[in-house]
Amino acid sequence: MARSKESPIEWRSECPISSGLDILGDKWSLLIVRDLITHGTRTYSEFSESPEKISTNILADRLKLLTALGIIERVDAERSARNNAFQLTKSGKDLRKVLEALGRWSYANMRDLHPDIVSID
Amino acid sequence: MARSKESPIEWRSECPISSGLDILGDKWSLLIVRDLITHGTRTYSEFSESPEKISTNILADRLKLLTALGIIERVDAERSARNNAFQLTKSGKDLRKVLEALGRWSYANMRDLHPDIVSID
DNA sequence: CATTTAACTTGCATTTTGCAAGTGATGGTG
DNA sequence: CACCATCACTTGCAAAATGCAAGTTAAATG
Repeated sequence: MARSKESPIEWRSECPISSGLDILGDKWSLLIVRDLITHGTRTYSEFSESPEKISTNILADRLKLLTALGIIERVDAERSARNNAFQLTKSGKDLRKVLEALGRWSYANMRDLHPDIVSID
Repeated sequence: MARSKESPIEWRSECPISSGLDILGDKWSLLIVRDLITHGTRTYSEFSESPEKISTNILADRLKLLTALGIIERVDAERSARNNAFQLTKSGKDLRKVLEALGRWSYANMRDLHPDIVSID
């Protein structure tokens, strides 16, 4: 499959932190990655059932973008969409460290503002 | 800003990753933290001069929010705003690990899409 | 072959963002 | 002390992103 050279992202600068946020700096993308890290694979409707309740148009949009960026992919790329789950690519799996760091920070620093926050392991 | 008085954030769930994104899940907040990690302190106009060119209303909004959350503070809280820089609190400094993980991920995984990306280490 | 259901799309209201142009206080200079 | 450039914002408005509800399409199921 030929991959387009053109990037779907407008990079604000050459800083890797800035570029990471150009891709993942929104409220939903990393939650999709989180679901895939904790469950291995997820279908469209499984994503919809997560407690944060992403709306279907945003979900479709983010799945497309994360696929285009090579962060996620269909489990079976040849099969039809129905019941065909998504999974992380190597690049997507590498985000585990980012999510762990973020989860630890939240749990350690936001418990006074958000007492119901739950520990991750 | 349409946010409540007690906690300025509406928490989507009790998951710490989700809650971290409720606070920091946008394109600008972590760039403000990055500037403070690399420079120690920054004034309003110094933030404006960063290569990503944040607009002044967004900057003012984020500085207020990060201050309300105890992530940043004025260097001298009693002094007037003019030339009074911001700095990270303990909680803000703890975000270094999140930024390092994100920067490493970007540098390792986005160089094919974004060849001009620069190393942080 | 009719029905159900998963995976989207579409339309529209609301919210957030981005841009340009102010405003008012302050601190340095003559 | 008066002037004036600069800093730290604010305001107004256009554009984009988000959120919500209601479709639509096609594959499985009975």
